[in-house]
Amino acid sequence: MTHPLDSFFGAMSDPTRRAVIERLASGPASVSELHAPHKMALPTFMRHLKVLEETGIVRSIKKGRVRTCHIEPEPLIAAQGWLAWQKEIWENRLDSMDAVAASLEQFKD
Amino acid sequence: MTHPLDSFFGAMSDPTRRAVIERLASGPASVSELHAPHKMALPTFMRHLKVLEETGIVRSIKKGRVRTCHIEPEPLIAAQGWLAWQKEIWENRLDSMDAVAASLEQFKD
DNA sequence: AATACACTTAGCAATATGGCTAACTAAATT
DNA sequence: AATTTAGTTAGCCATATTGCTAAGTGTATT
Repeated sequence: MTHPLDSFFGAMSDPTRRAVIERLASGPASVSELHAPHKMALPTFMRHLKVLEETGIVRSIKKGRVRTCHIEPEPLIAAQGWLAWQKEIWENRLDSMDAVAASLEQFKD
Repeated sequence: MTHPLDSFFGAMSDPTRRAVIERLASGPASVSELHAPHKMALPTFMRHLKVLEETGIVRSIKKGRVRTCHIEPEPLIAAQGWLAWQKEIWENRLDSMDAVAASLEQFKD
């Protein structure tokens, strides 16, 4: 997984990790707070967090014994950009197909 | 992987599969055409295609011995929607933090 | 000083993923 | 009818992923 999009999409393919992002979108939180809604063991959950950090979607600072996590929006924006790009190419093609179809209308009958 | 976004993001986390999508965005293609730029063995490549089909991002029709593949945009749009949603929540929060900061300005000194 | 809290590290097990080759089916082409 | 082409099926192997438990580290709290 060399390309940034590889790891970003990989990270977002897990529901636990998406839930963490959804939670962090509305503000920073500690590891325990993030873990609370999830049934899995803490070490398991921590590995999900680690994936998010390695991908650069989440950053964290430890103060005393509490690690506080927050979102880093750049990777998310990059992924959005890629999807938008695909959509654009694909829409342009469909539009031009419509245009061709329309230009052929004049030859009807 | 139950949620549609799980499989969508999972599918897009592989560079080969993203390349296929990029190719298909500009128009339908046969399995051989799609396979050509990739160094891997055909059966391996076919499994990538299968992942894309199972996720609903790609559909295909077989005519004679040729299978032609095309994009199904819905899953892509759904994913874009999710990302846009996250971004919106996150931006609203930052805006309101700005607002709070601004409203505190009057108490300066 | 002792205990509780908030992570953290190490290591195991099961399943998923991504690559391969070999062999097969069915549709064109010659 | 024989051969080539396009895709398919089956099965093997290595690594990655996702869950667990047990035990350890460092920081508050009592």
